Amino acid sequence: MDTLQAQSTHLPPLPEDERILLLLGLLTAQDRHGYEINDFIENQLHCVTDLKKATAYLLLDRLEQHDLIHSRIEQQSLKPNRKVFTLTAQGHAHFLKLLATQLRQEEPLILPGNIPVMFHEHLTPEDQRAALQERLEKLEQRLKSYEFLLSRVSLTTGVGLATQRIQVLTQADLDWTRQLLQRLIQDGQTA
Amino acid sequence: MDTLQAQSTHLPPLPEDERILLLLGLLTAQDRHGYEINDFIENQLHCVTDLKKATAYLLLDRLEQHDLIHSRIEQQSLKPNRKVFTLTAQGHAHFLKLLATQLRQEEPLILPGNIPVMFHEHLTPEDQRAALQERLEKLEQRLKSYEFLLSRVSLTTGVGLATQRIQVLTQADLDWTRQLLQRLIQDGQTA
DNA sequence: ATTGAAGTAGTCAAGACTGACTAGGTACAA
DNA sequence: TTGTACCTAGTCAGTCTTGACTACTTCAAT
Repeated sequence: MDTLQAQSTHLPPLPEDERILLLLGLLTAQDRHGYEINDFIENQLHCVTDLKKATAYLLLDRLEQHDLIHSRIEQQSLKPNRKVFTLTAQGHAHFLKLLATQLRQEEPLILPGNIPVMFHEHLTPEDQRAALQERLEKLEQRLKSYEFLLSRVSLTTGVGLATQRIQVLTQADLDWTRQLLQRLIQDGQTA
Repeated sequence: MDTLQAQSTHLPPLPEDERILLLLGLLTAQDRHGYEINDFIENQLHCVTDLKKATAYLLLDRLEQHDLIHSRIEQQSLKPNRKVFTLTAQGHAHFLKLLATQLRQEEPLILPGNIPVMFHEHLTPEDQRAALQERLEKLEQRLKSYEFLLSRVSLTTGVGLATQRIQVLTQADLDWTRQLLQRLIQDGQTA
């Protein structure tokens, strides 16, 4: 076996991940160097993805090994060298393919904070209310931060759209939480 | 160094995870054996958590090493032996502590499917609409499955409550998606 | 008889992910 | 001149997670 594989060297497989789509996507608009990519993710996309620097570098290497992107070193006077990545034709094709399949997918929502909700009755009514109240306040705060973010990006931008989706779902979460808290308070008064 | 650690043997650290809370929580109601725990997670909690069998066994071992739970073998005639887990006093205390802290936390929502949304404009308007339409249908289907689930559990149960939270957020997602699709269709007609 | 599902317990290699670190430069303020 | 912040590129050990597998038993169906 293993007689005549298309590739003689075994490349580490490329995950069909959203993260791959992201990296490829960032390179469709323009060439970018590694630092720039990571900087952009940290500063503009922190609420859309949680991809970290080390992972990004790893994935970029992988992408290059698969010829989906290509890199060149760019010398600068007075500044460290940059490694600039460019999307190849293959890479662009792959991007489009991933995009089409992933846009039509729908994944189940696994919500953080659902497990503690499930067991909330193990606390005293007092503690339940206090904890939920605090959660609510944090949610409100986060929502405000989204509103601020959205006030300074166009909704027709990709990033704006994605952020707005998060905002909408977070708002729904807030409403739900508020309702639950209300119910707990009423139960407390009735009892 | 390492002269007089409280524990002479270095236990693998216990993550302060929601998963830990879950396992502990499942044992507060009653003792359960491993298979039962995994069965329950797979069949009743698949929309609340994605904890898998291998991970559960690993975590149960960890929990026991930390004396938060305790196990005994239960012989049965005609059936394989069971390993039954019991919450220890320490375990119960830890459960309560985790529950209180996690119930008041709030984590940012990282939504699956947001990356492709971000880049949707790279597809032709036609493909965008087709893909979103399909996503919408899948969302509707999932929502129906939640409604079915909820029609047969009490909302005052922990599981019911958690499931309902998911339902509400999924509904919000569906509404958002429908609106986006609507907008795309309108843009198509105007153009 | 044989097949297959469900009950019961795990294990393990392989991969994904990241915190924390290294290594160097510039530029500006104190 | 010292410190701090930003620019630039990584790496790696260690942890987390899981798909796929092993083993054995009962029970119902074919």
